[in-house]
Amino acid sequence: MASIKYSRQRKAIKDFLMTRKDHPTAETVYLNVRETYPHISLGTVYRNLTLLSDMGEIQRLHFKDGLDHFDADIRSHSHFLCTECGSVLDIDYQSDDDLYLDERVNSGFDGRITGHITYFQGICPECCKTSV
Amino acid sequence: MASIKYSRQRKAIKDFLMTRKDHPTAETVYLNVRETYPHISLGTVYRNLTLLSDMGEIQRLHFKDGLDHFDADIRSHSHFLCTECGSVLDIDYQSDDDLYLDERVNSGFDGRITGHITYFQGICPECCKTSV
DNA sequence: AATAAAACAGTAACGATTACTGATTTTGAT
DNA sequence: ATCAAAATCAGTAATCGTTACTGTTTTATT
Repeated sequence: MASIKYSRQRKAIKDFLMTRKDHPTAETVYLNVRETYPHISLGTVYRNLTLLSDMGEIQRLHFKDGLDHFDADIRSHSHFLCTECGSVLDIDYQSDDDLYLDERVNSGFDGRITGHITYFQGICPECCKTSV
Repeated sequence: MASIKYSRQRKAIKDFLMTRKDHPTAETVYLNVRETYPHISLGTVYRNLTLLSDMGEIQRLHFKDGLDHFDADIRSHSHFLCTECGSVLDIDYQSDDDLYLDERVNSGFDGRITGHITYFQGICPECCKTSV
C-alpha cells in the first residue's frame, strides 16, 4: 500500500486553503502558513499544492494573471475575475444549460468531451461601489 | 498621432498565425517564422505577440499547460483542450444559452459581468482513433 | 537622401515553479 | 515506547517562459 504521510505542513496548507474563498496563489499560501510554521519552505508549499491537487483534494486554477491559484472547494463551479482589482470570486449558477452543456456540444464534435470550465470577467461588487 | 510602423517581422508573425488554427505558443511561432527570417529574435516574437493582442488583432489564451497561446481568430469562441495530446481545438457552438449567459448570471450577481470564456476538455478526435 | 521614431537582434534579467540534497519527521512494526 | 524505512522537510540551485535593456537597423516622412 502506498503510504502517504500527512505532515503538519501539508495539513496546515490544506486547512488554510479551506478558510479562504478567494483562491490564493502559492505565494499567498506561503506567507500565511508561515505565520504558524515560520520555517516552512516555499518549495514545500509548491510540492504540497501540487500533491493535493493531484490527489483531487484541491483545485488548481489558471487565471489571466498567469499565476496558479488554488481552491479547496472541489465542487464544479465557475469563477469570476475582476478586471479592475484582479480579485477572484466564485460564481454559483445552477442551470440545465450548464449541466448538459458537455453533452450538447459533444453531439457536434468528433471527440469526447469530459468537462468544461467557464471563466467570467467584469467589475466586482466592491469595485462597482468605489468607482461611482 | 501614434505612428505604428509595420515591420516585416510583425507581418510574418501575424501571417503565420492566420495560417494556423491550433493556437500556437510563442515558441512555436518563433520556430516557424524563423524559417522565413532566420535571424528573428525570440524577444521580437514576444513583443509583437503582445503588441498585436493589445491592438486587438489577435487573441491571447491561457491554457492549463501554463503557456500563453495565440489565436488570429478574434471572434468569440470556445476552446477544447485534449488531455491526451495537449492539442487545442476550436469549439463553435451557437446557442441562446451562451449568448445570454452573461445577463442571466449577472442577475444573481452584485457586480457587472462583461464577458465569459468556456474551456472544454476531453479526448480529441485524433486520440479517440488511435487509443482504440 | 536625410532625419527621427520605431523596431530590431542579441543578451541579460526576472519571477514563478521545479528539482536536488542532506537532515528531520512520520508511520508501522517490533 | 523504540526503532528503522520511507516520506517529507528546509534550503538552495536550477529551469523555463517571459520581459527588459542596449546599441544597431528599418521604416516612414520631409
